[in-house]
Amino acid sequence: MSKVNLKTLAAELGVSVSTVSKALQNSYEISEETKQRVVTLAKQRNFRPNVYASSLRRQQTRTIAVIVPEIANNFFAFAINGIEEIAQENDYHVLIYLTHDSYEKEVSICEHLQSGRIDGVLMSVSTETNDYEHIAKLMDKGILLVFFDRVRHEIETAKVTTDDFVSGLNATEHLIEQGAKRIAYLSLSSKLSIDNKRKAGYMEALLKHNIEFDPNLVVACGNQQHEAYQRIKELLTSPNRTDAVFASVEKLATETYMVCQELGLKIPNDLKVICFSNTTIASLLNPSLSTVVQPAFEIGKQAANILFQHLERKNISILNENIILKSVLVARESTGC
Amino acid sequence: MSKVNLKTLAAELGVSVSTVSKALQNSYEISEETKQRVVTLAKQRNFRPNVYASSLRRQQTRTIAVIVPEIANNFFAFAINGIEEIAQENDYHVLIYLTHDSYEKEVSICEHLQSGRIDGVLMSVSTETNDYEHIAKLMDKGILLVFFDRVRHEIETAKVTTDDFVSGLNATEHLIEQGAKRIAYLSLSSKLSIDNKRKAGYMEALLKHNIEFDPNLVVACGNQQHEAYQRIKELLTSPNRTDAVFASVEKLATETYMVCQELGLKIPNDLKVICFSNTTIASLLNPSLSTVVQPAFEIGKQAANILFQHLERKNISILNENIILKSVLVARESTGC
DNA sequence: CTGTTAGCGCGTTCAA
DNA sequence: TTGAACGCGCTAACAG
Repeated sequence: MSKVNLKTLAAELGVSVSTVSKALQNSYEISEETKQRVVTLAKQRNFRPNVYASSLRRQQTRTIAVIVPEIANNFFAFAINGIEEIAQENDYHVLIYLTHDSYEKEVSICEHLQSGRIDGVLMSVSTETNDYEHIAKLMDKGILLVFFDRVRHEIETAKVTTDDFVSGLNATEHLIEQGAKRIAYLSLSSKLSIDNKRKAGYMEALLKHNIEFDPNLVVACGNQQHEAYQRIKELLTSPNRTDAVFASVEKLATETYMVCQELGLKIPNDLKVICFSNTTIASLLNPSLSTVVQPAFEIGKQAANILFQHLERKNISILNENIILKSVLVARESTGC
Repeated sequence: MSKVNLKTLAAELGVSVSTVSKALQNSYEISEETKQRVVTLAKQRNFRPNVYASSLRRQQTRTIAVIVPEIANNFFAFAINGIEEIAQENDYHVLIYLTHDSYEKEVSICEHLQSGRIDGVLMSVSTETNDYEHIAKLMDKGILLVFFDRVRHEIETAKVTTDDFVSGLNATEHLIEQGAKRIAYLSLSSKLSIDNKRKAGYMEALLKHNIEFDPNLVVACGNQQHEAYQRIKELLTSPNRTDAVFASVEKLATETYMVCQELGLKIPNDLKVICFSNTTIASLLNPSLSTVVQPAFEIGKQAANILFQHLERKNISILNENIILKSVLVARESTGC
């Protein structure tokens, strides 16, 4: 554990520090012979250049930060997976920060990141976040930023998201293709923008396939669990019963599943079900349940790619990409991811 | 985006660089008045000391690395959650690296980490990893290491794991408490050490409650899905039927669930089921399924705590803790975490 | 081809 | 109470 650096190597070899440095970078200025000697000794001493020293000198860290609300959530876990993969390919390092949806934490993290630790940030904002001065400050320091999933449109930079409208359309068409005629839409809250977009997709699909829209089939399930259960039960016991259900979030699919158990309905024979989900586990556990999964892995990869691309040629760094990906339909055999 | 550092601040205030540095560290050597002036300007200019420069100087990075096989897996996601939380509390930064269970990647990552980037590592080894020279090299460089979950016993350092034996015992007792008399154990592979430990716990529970052990109730399910399904079906259709099932891994619980569907058996009325799982989602989706969940969050926190504790007082750094945590039983109402 | 020199930005002596 | 000077370890411009 005796310390080894350019200086000690140079001393041991009887050459100058800069010769060692250049040799290790395989500079054309150095003779093959000395290169050999240097490289051999370096390997023997298990030498690695100190990255902090070289970062300081080169003014770039090859490190990025990922800021997400949480990680114990399949979506962000997969996104990070994608980010890390691209980072390794590009020889970048990834710092991870969780906000737990707290505005204070988000601010505090951004403060910390102004210390020259990183070259860029990939960020999914906390739902609590209303103002964005902390983000502006980051960018002021010349740190590149790419938003993914939960973005702030007020900030002009690259964004990678998914298309809830198209996803809602696809999900509904999937049910239609399986022969469904009376498709219900289980809504969580008409205040939620994603919910509305998904519903719009649902309605578009009905229109496209000449199925009359029946407002009674849109069920507002509210926030309380018992309420959702009740509403769904009412839906499934009403005289002119529905033959398929599109749950706007996974929780509502679970409730549907439980109602079916009580009523003795079999999925998918008696009722087809599809739901949005940020995990592929739902459909794995319950093979009869189709799910629409956000392409989290892909989102992470794309976001990271944009960032690294700009980092490598810093001059052209007007990040104005706005990528909207499609969700993926997962049925029984799919492996997801 | 004009650059701001000690030098520019000093110039603007008409004092020396070292005065600014000391003032910002609230040194007793500096008069209150100058401190005021310095701090005010620093805030105004939104100054943060460059961490790479100060790390270089102070010879510590306040950064750790977390190396895990994957992240799109609830266990590691929760563990990282715990680690990140403790890191934030201690004002440390967390770099994340995924091996995807590849030995080469693990080695390559460890190589990278010898460059003075970090003070310590939290690691869950890849299953492919057989030799551990790369890990030894890391430690040679004075980097502290704590293993969690997937450890290498050959290496003498702190380890945080869960107790599969006790967990298996608890799971079985849970079934017994619910009135089960003939409990089957679904085994994945008798070569798997965790499987064997869980089975040992199962047998211990039977012994403890004076239930005779019936070897016919231990079902080797093999690796192929169809095989598992078949074996479970045989089990559940045999004349002297079992009234409860302990699945050693989640996949086998899913298969059991499907067999029940085919046979028209209701869980938990006709059959009680408990399984090991690294996610709480299983039990959420299927409320009738009890699960034994590794306390991933807690494991992460404990591992991080040990590491930081040693990092703060580097002299006493003989990491010889060996913490074995218990798994947690999750029934319907529990929220997990 | 090799060495000398000058920083990157900061913290820490030691003098003044 | 302040400032000048040095060095953490490395890279890069410039001499030789």
